[in-house]
Amino acid sequence: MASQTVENYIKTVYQLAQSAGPTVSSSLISEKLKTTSASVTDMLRKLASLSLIHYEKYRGVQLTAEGKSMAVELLRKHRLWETFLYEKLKIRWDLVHEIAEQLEHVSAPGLIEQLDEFLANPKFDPHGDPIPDARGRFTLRNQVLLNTLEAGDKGTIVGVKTQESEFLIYLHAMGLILHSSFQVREKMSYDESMKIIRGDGDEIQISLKTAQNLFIRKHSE
Amino acid sequence: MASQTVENYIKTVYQLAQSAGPTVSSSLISEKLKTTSASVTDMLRKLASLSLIHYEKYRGVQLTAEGKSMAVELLRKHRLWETFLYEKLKIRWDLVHEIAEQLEHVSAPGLIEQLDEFLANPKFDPHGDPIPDARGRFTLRNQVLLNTLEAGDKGTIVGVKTQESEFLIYLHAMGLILHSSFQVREKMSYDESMKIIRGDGDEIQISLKTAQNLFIRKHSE
DNA sequence: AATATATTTTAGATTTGTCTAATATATATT
DNA sequence: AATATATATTAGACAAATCTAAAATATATT
Repeated sequence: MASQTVENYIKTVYQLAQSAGPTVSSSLISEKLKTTSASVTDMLRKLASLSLIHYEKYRGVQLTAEGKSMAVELLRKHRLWETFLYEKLKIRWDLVHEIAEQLEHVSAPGLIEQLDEFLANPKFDPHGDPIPDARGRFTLRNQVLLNTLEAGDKGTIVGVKTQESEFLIYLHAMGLILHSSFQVREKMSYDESMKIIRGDGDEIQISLKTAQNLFIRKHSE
Repeated sequence: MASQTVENYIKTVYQLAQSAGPTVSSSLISEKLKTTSASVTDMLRKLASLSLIHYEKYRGVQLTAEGKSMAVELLRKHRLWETFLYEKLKIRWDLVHEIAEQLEHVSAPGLIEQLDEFLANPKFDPHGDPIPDARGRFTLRNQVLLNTLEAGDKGTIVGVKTQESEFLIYLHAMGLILHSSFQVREKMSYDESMKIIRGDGDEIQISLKTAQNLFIRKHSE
């Protein structure tokens, strides 16, 4: 059984590969995990020896099929625990990520299947991220980032791109709730900020940075 | 924050102090944790430096107030998680202990209080062990071991003394369910085994070893 | 009380994951 | 293409928790 450290590296490589292309560099990993690149190199050698990654010195890494399946399994565990913490324990959505980081390493036969059943097989976690099923398959969603919408477009918030607590608290304060709808009123060409009208009719101003971190399901005409 | 290893040692010292007097020897600890006594000595020095135990070479150890409160907090977490696994996830009672051994080390402000509330503040876990409240107080129960009962005595099973999976499976197979009542029919002086009549009227034979591991609330005349 | 046995501690080594500083390789710039 | 800069790796050390084998202390037995 893989150590927590190994699991964290694999999850990190998977996530970085999602956003930054299939091959991941040491520096990206060390930045994300807040370690030195020397530590990363050491660990990459270990992960390669465990057949979890393909690794050539100075050439970056890719997950093997085995590594990928471990990563997806971890994502499943993480997101199911997040759902439990949010739905059942009523823990604030900006706090559940940190706790799930610990819970995802708990390992016992049948545990995750029972948790999944208890939660009634949720397809998305409290941040709108898809929860892979037992076979590792995700429910796809056709989503775009808010900054790609134009004036007049209508949409629904279906997810957030980052889990940073500060961002989640900000969203809540702005009344930008998961699954709520809105319309884009105006897009400022100067700084690419936007004015949007929330479901309750209030108009608010959104920075580019915020818009780039919100996943939207665009309403068809 | 204490490492998982430190937490496991503290919990072990606490449990051994319960059953074998206030001062605990190295050999008891190494036996329970399946390590060498050399490792135990090393760790005892560390625990003492953390003010969790009183330790004098060759003289055994006792928990400090701080150590005791850590142990009780761990017991609380362990037993609440066991209750969750059993009541909500429907995991077999002989399996929940092992999983709770991992879950008890998860640490986050408010988590355990929310879990407690979600479970409606249970006072006993699936094995009948009392769950300390947030202040570390246990609900007491006046219980005796089954082997102290005499022919004719009636009682209710309120707990088990050991969590060994094999024992729990055996009890289930014998129809000895937590909270079920019975009457002692006969006590064999030869090997101290007993015949008891279960609630459903069936008569079964119980060895001394089994009787010594069952906590009973004796019915008053 | 002296000796034998059992228990506990020390000394020194090992594994995992980490670090700093120095070196090697790759990428960017002229 | 040569040089400068950024990135990655190696070498050597460290902390936590563990081990084996040897030495020290405590307990039991005669």
